[in-house]
Amino acid sequence: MDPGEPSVPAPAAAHGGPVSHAIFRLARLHKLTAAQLLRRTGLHPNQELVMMRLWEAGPQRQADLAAAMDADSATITRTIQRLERAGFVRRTPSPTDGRVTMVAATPASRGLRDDVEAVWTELEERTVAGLDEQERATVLRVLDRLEANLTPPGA
Amino acid sequence: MDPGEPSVPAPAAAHGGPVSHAIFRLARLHKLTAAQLLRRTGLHPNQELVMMRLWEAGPQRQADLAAAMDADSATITRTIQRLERAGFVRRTPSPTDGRVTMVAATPASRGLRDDVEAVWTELEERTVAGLDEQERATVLRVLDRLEANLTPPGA
DNA sequence: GACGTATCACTGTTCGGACAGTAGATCGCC
DNA sequence: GGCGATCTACTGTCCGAACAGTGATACGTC
Repeated sequence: MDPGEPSVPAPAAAHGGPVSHAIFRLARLHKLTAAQLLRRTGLHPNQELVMMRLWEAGPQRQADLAAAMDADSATITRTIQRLERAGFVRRTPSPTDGRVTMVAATPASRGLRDDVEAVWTELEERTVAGLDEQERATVLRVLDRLEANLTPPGA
Repeated sequence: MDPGEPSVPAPAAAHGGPVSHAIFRLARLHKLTAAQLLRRTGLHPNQELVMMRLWEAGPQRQADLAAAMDADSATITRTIQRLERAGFVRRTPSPTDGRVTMVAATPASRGLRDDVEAVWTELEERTVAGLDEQERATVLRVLDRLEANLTPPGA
């Protein structure tokens, strides 16, 4: 694959929308890194976010979970199903509201918590490696600014 | 959904890894925005990247496409299949190498080009709206820096 | 109390992405 | 010339994400 090829963004990126391209590439890389780190835990990307939420905030409805992760309810449904199959989560129908099912982390999942947090720590460290405090603040400011720009006015 | 809730990152994001969370959210928003803008073209996110590459660089092998987009060869295979089904792309076996199939944009796809480029222009504008030249440079620097941090040393 | 509306969870479908594994063609080296 | 290593494209499988649509329950209003 052209070993001499520099690991620089393809020239095609230059005119199409440099920031958008950079976001795409960064997003893919970041997700890939997260996936690789998560492998040892047996979780897939974004499953760990659900678990972290459950560990911190306790049992809750899927709708709350979806709102907390700002995710599609369908996505949460299937993620929960997989986590349940894996034994990390338990679902019980709400006694007070026939529509909702409460989701709770299983005791067995508690053993994962340290691993997951270690993964997140490492992911964060890799991401901002070599940046001092001020630079990290800049990074956060930039990302938040872009996010605000793309957030639809309705939300 | 708690209309009074500020559009600020959930508190859960605060300790887990602020930059990583910000990247996740930004990536999702950016992709969602791209998908919405692309709807009028009939393309799905990342299909337009393939088309842009084909329009610019001309017919090429799938392996070249994969390298250019830094994508999995399996992903490219299926993306090309869908683009072919949609009539935007044509595949012809290479006369000189029995392994490769050349991919080319169809004449019919040329009509999309302006639309796609307009979409990318709008996406980029939305993303960096309200930022002056210097700030945009900072954004690019930050994104590139994070990307470099996450790029595996081997690549 | 009945009816219409909203909420909740779910399924179906399509797509991108990653990983693993495969068949065929080409190339290199002996 | 023949044989092994490599390249190319493909399929299978799993996962997250979005959109659309569904049945069941809860709620608010008349």
